[in-house]
Amino acid sequence: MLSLDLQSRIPIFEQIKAGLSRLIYLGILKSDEQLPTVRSLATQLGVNPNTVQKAYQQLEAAGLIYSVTGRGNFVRSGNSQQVIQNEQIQKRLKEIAQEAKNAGFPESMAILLIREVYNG
Amino acid sequence: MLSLDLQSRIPIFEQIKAGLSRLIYLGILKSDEQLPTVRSLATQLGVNPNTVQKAYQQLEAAGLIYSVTGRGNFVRSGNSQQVIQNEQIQKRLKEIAQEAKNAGFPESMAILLIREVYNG
DNA sequence: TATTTGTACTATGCTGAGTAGTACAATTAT
DNA sequence: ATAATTGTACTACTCAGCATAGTACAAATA
Repeated sequence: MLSLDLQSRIPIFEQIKAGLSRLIYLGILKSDEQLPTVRSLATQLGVNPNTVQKAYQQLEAAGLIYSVTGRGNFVRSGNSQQVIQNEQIQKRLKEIAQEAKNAGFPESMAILLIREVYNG
Repeated sequence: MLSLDLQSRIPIFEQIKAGLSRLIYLGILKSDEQLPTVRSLATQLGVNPNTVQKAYQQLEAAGLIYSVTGRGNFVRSGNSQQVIQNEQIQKRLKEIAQEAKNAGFPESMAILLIREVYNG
């Protein structure tokens, strides 16, 4: 369901967040569909349950999922409108990223540019 | 000359690397032009000289600059060919990033996509 | 000769990430 | 009813990376 890069400098809980966000935005995880339980996903990924919970908490704070004690975590409805548009953006981002890579454009600079645009 | 974001999760020495790389790739720093000395840049940025030296070391390892003990650090020649091409890539990256931001596309996902393309 | 510069160390503190363990309320299954 | 599952909330601990502080030395320059 998800894959992690434990060598990456990106924290595990961030990778989980990004991975689940991606599945939700792509519509692979549908509205009100149940996510893996905290403990099961932790076991599956080989990480600590607290790490998974941290990701789930922040996804809930971001409005992407909702939690019910005793039942589990579920996808919040209302994200499907953006799916098509986001697919286009993903496609174009990948294209330009590939081109940049081929041109020897440094990865660190590409990421820096993204951050600059997003954060003023 | 450079600006830092001390609140960022990106290490200072990485920001220095990216900033100087950018100036070199853009041709603002020309071949064989002298960079600020380790100590002066450290003072100017308000960081420890060791931090600046770390950035310079890695820039030298990357082939972007060269160091001469007792004289200073200088821009290595041979990067000008890529300048024009990289300007185009930067421009397009900024455009698509801005579009993504406006569409509510998460910054974390944009960066993740970049990383995926670069690192398989 | 004195100063500047790059370089190389060691030591220290700090922060965030991740892990380990426990506990409890709500829900579900038996 | 009872037990098991699940989300949640803690505390404590370890670890790695980053950054700082300080010192020292060789090479180049003033």
